[in-house]
Amino acid sequence: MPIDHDQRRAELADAVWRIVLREGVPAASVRGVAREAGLSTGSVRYFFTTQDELLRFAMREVVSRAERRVQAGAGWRTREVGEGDPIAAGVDLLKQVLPLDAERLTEARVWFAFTAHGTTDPDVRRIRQEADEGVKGLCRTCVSDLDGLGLLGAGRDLALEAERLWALLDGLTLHVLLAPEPPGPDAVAAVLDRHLRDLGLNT
Amino acid sequence: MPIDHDQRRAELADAVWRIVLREGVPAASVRGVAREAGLSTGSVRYFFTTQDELLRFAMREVVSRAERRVQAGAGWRTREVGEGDPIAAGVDLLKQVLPLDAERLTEARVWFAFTAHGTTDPDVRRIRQEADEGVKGLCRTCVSDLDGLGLLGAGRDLALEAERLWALLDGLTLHVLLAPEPPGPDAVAAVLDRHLRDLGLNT
DNA sequence: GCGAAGCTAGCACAGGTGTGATAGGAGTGA
DNA sequence: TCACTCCTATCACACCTGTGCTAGCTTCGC
Repeated sequence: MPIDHDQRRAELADAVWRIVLREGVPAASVRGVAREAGLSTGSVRYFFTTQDELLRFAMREVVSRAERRVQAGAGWRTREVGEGDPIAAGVDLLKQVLPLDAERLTEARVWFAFTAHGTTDPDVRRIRQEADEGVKGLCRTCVSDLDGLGLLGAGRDLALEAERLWALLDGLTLHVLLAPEPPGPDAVAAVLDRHLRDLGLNT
Repeated sequence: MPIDHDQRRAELADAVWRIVLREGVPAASVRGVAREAGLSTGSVRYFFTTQDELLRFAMREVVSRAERRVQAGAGWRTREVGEGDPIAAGVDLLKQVLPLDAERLTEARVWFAFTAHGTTDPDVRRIRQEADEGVKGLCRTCVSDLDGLGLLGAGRDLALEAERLWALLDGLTLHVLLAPEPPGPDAVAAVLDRHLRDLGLNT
């Protein structure tokens, strides 16, 4: 009975993640990943011919997971936005892309490690930029949704506010990841809440 | 005639930077740095016994440079704040820690590369956290200065606003570093200006 | 039973790595 | 001239790396 290739590749990506989290990207050698997955290098290389292929797949998996989660969250948003407090709904939506639980924290750590390691690798760079576009788009729709609901203060520049919100989100992500005393979910929510409410003030 | 050790160490740190910018941290091997500096590995290791020592020194140099610049900027701030537009003065101050010219862009790139690469190295982690504390402190004094000048809106939480400003700053840094179309100095200044002015609005 | 496909393990090669150790050269002071 | 310090270059060692290659092992269809 042939093995499920997709599943095996996912398992290997998982092994890559574990190593990256524990020892950083440079430690994710073919041999290391094989050891982590309990296989031989030959087996690993049956599913990933080259190391770059393996690492790129592992990075892509991070982005895919996040995208799937945001997709689900976006569907939930369009339902809620008409009903309850739109600010709270916006905060909840934005929190989807922040590393506020163990799963997303892991993803963000791996993503960050790859991001910095891939500064020189154009392929990894492209994957990251695709993910960035997603977050940026989220900020844009968030701002324009608020505008559509009449919750944007007079005299505000939508593009500038989207850019500002985007920067705030990425900064919060960074702090959750790296700060010695990272802000918890409540603190992050408070900052987002303050920010979205500020957007309603007239300039 | 004995050589100036400090200068030679600075030259080697420079070589490390060039390699890190060009090919990433993993390429900064002892042999690579020696080649870049036009020396032999033996010479390099006369000034840095071990590779970790070399890399840590190079990382520390980034932080030192940034600190020196902010110190100078802080002195300039206290003069200006009483005179012209305090918002503009605040924007100028905050811009000091953003990579808006070639020199600071280089520093930020190197800093970022080390940061991510050093996720697992506690020593590099500590150096980075020291630098973070500096930026955080800058945000705090900036917010409390505005408060002292009566430029903070009613009902604002100083700690939360400092945290928010800090996240915004780091997010902007990230975008200048990594975005496919990074925001220029004017765009960054516009965002900061908008943000500081928002702080003056009543909640 | 018999092939064949799918998968695994392992070897081999040519490189690169950090670092210990040592020899040589250049300049200085006695 | 001698000795001495400072600096440089080089070799050696053990280890790790990516990857090409091949032999063997299961497990299937016939």
